[in-house]
Amino acid sequence: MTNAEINEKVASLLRKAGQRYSPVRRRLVTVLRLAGKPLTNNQIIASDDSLVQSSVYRNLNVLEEVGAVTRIATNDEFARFELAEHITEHHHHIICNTCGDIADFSLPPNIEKSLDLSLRKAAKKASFDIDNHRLDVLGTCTSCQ
Amino acid sequence: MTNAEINEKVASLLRKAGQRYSPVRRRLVTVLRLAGKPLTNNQIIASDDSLVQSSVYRNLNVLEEVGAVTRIATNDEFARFELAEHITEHHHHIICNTCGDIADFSLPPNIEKSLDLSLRKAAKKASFDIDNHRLDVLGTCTSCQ
DNA sequence: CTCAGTGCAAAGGATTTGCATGCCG
DNA sequence: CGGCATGCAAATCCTTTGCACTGAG
Repeated sequence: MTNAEINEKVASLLRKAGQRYSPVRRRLVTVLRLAGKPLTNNQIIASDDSLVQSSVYRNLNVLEEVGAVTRIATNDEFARFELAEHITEHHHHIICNTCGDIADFSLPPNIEKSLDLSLRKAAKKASFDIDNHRLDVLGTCTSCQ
Repeated sequence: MTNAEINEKVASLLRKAGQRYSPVRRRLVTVLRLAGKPLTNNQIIASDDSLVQSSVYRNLNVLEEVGAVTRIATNDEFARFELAEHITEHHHHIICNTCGDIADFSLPPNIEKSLDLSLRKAAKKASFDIDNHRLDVLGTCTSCQ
């Protein structure tokens, strides 16, 4: 998805929720797009000095509510954020247990498909309404080995 | 694994780390075993009034360090804990986006196997040392539908 | 005696909120 | 003009820590 398409999409999501695509929100989307991986609040602020902590949190929450951004909980103490999957594409995360850093990866389509099928079955058994799934690999990244 | 086997296993893990299997730690293991799903600190305390908040946190951390308990980060604000997989068995979670509650489920062995293989490949490509993986289904539980 | 384990109260730290100001529609 | 958006500072709340006490070995 091109830069312009992403902005269009986000703007549309915000509009539908009666929210503006304000300057801070634009900056957040830009930072997340350029990063290409989930970022913590601090990493976001470090990427763009004009951003203020409370505004970042506030606007990430707004973007999350309208479905433009996804919050990721890792086992370290910080929440991380990335652009939602319908803006980027379905993918998974490799998480470093030592430094908490995250990289993206994808699964071969056939594996993803059979996995998805099994998950549907499991959810059905639990009479659970399924939205999505997430699959993370936990380990140690190159620089922490 | 039977009750006695679990206690034996946990005791051994603690012993190896030079720690005792103290009364509070026994109670924590019992509560987690009976729950059969990940619990928050508050849920744990609610299950056993004799437990004190700070001791619960402190001992869960000890149990996590020796590998008897696993900490699970969800997207709501509370950390959850369950007995480690080598004590129970490899499994996954169905997480309710509304109330944050979690249920356990397992995947058919053949799916799990081919998934595991793909993950190894993906990790190799990222020159990542792989420890484990986690797979969660996100959706809405029966009582929140 | 020693020292890990515990409870209580206070501190820490990521995240949220109140409020006054600025700015788009 | 009206109300959302923003920055700053203060408040929240889960989690951790300091400290004195207890009990097992």
